[in-house]
Amino acid sequence: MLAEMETMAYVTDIKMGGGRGAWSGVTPSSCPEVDLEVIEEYLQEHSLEVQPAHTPASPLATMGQHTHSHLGTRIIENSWSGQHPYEWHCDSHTPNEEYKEQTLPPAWSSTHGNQWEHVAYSYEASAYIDSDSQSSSSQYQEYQDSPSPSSDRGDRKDRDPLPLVPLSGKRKERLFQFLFEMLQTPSMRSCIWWVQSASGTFQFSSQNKESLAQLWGRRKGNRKPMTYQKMARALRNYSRTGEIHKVKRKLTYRFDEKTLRGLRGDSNTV
DNA sequence: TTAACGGGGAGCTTCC
DNA sequence: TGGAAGCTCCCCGTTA
Repeated sequence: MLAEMETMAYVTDIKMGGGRGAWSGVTPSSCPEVDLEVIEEYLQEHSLEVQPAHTPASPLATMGQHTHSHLGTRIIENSWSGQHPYEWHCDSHTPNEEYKEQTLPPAWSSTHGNQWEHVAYSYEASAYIDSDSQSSSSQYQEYQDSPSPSSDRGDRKDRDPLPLVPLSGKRKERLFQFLFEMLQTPSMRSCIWWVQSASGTFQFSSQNKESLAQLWGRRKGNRKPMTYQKMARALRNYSRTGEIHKVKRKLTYRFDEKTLRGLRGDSNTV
């Protein structure tokens, strides 16, 4: 385990290092290309390791067991319906120290079977992500009309019962779930980042979007390598279903409010 | 000129 | 086993 942590620390290091330091004010798209092979290898390795442990009869309890803290390294075991368990390490190399301060309350919204049986990190103060992704408040004012960001963070009592996808049983991970997961992963912020997390607006890196697409394709086990073009095609399909909308800005999309709520697992605040 | 966007449509895989 | 869902893949036109 320690070796794996070191490995991931290394992964994080090679992507976040290089003297860039913190993300403050730096557009992640200007980052060098990430080595997704390393990440993918790590994910696959760890997938084999942890897989049997994930039959979350009691998701909350399970989450409690899978969130560790070790020498300043937080390990979050993640799982998509038990299909893709792995760990994300947010260690001291995390570009934004705020990550280390975040508590990750178990967020499960299992109103409909296993549909949302994954760890949806509920960032109470989700706006913190804005500050590290880039100064969205000043740079992305055009998004201020996005559906009431505060409603997501502040008063969650009026939340919907998550009518998102009333599915039962295990389903394959969906693209928007994958993207959300990547958005919560500090080491992926050279590929994708929040423009305004409160409203669910995110952006792909023009340099690394293909890498992210490849990662998605590999996770799905596609025969041919996934490309951003094809991934964007799938994203456009979400416009019809209303899960993700295109924003009139290059490489920028926005989660639907309900989708975002589901992903963030509002149920933990009931 | 190029990158990104948008959409039609056939096909594939998985789930119900 | 058939239908639906959710992409995947290819293609081509449009837009910035």
